[in-house]
Amino acid sequence: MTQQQQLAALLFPHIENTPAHWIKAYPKRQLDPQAKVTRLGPSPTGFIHLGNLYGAFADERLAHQSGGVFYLRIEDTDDKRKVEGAVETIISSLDFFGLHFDEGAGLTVDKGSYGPYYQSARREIYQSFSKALVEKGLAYPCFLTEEEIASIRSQQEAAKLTPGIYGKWALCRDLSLEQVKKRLDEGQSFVIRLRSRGMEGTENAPAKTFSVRDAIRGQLSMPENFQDVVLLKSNGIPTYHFAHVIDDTLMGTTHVVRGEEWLSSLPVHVELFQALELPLPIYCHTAQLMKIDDETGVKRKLSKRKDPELSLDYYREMGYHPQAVREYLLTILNSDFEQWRLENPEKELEAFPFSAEKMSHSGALFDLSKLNDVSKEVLVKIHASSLADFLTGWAKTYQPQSPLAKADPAFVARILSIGRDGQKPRKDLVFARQMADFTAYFFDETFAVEDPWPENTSPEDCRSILKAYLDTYCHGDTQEQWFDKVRSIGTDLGYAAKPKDYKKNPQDYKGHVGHVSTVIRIALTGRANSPDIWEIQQVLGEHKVRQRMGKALTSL
RNA sequence: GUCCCGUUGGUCAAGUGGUGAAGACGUCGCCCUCUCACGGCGGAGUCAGGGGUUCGACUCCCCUACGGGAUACCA
Repeated sequence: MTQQQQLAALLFPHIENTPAHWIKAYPKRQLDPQAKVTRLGPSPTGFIHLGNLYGAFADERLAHQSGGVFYLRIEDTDDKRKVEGAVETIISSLDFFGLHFDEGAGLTVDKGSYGPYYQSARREIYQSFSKALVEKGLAYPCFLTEEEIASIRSQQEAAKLTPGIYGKWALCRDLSLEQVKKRLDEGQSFVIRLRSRGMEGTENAPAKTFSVRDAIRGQLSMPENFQDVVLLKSNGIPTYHFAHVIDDTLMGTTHVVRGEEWLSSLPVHVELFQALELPLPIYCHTAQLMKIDDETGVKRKLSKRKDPELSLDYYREMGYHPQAVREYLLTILNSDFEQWRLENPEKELEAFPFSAEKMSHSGALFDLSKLNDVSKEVLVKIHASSLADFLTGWAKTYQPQSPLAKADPAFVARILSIGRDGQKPRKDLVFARQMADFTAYFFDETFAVEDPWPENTSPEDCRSILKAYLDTYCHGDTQEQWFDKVRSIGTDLGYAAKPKDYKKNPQDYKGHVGHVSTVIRIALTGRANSPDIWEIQQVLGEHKVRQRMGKALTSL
């Protein structure tokens, strides 16, 4: 037995299995050659924002579009970041926005045969690989304490050297077997570090570089790693770097989609793949979704602490339709999506050929007005009855006391249908909360006269208009018949039949038919602005129309 | 500090040596119109800066500036 093998046996007395064993236990997936396997690897903090959804969407499209697999792996290697119920939040939030996992971590049981999908349940695997690296002399135990590391760091900073544990600073690199034994016997805790084979560059001898092709960014050239990074923490749990290499290999990930903040640790990962003699996956480093910081006015990446309004829950509360959010995300995910959508207005967005190459290299700013615009276009294509189900479902959760929550979806569908037919449908529905406000006047409980009566119209005229309107109202009138009556009510009182007449000779009239209809509109809806009055009346029914006119008359 | 990535109008962006530098959102004006919305037409507004290379640079090279990220026994 070599010294290294003895060391490995000393450090991992209970580890029997070798990497070869695990590689055999995780056979290559039987998929089409072009099928992509992607994964989402969140840490269970329970907070998930639009930026996470943005990245997850790329994963999902890449996998499902190619007939591959999209799975969920919970990266719970840091117990400080664990939050109760987090996994449930992650799964249900993504599910709401239409991202469904084929396999991976589940609430009760995991799905799929490449598990376990919780990293905390994979200790033995990571330790097997660590042991193998120690045996090969590519990893070693390090007993440095926090204080010692801090002291090394300050020395390095004072000498303007690169901080970290490497080269001559890696004090435990060449401990003898006896020294290790002694420390172990003393009960000292240790981590396993990579024995990096890289060299830091100097002015005379620049660091060796390697070249990797990133599916989003193209060819990348980076200096090799020289830091003895931690592989296994003192509690035996791996760092992200080590877990990533092993898990993505065993689980057959073909495309590693992750945020660009990982770009700088790519050299570490590449060295680890080489040390373990494993093939590299294809990396896709996405640009982060950004926002302008309210306080500093500076562009920065989304933060879970500072940006609660970008949490996925926020969009659910506001009642953005998942389809609208998906559509918006795609517009910033792939720059040619909008063009495609223009050419294929009726197609499902799943039909869009998503590609990693078309993804932006720089972080896009989240743009609420763009989301709203996209949402309008999406909602106008959704059938009124299905939109009504969505709206009442939302109201039941977020406004349970509102009349909307108790309303008959068929009635809500009639409301939402107003002005949606024809060549130029209204596009004023954006999100559920706004729709709730938009439709409030259809329910007596939430009906109120909010806007002032028009200035051109005296209270006496208002009364005369409403009185004449009630007297001549016939619920069975067609839209044309109805409007003719409104017009003649106006002309009888000295209002122009056409706004243009009034504009030409304002001195001849009190106002125009628009002012007359505004009086009726306010009596009916409480607002100066609304969709077509006649259509609203048809939905409301004759009884309520007369009731509201009467009520307005007495209040004037 | 060092390293990595990035930089076309307010925003998302097309664009790979010769363009009047697309398009979308927003914004402004006009038109349509019983209000609002929709729709139509039009306007303003961009290649971060400086050097090269070239007959010619948004496109290629270098430098600077700015922004983002990394520099943990966090992910």
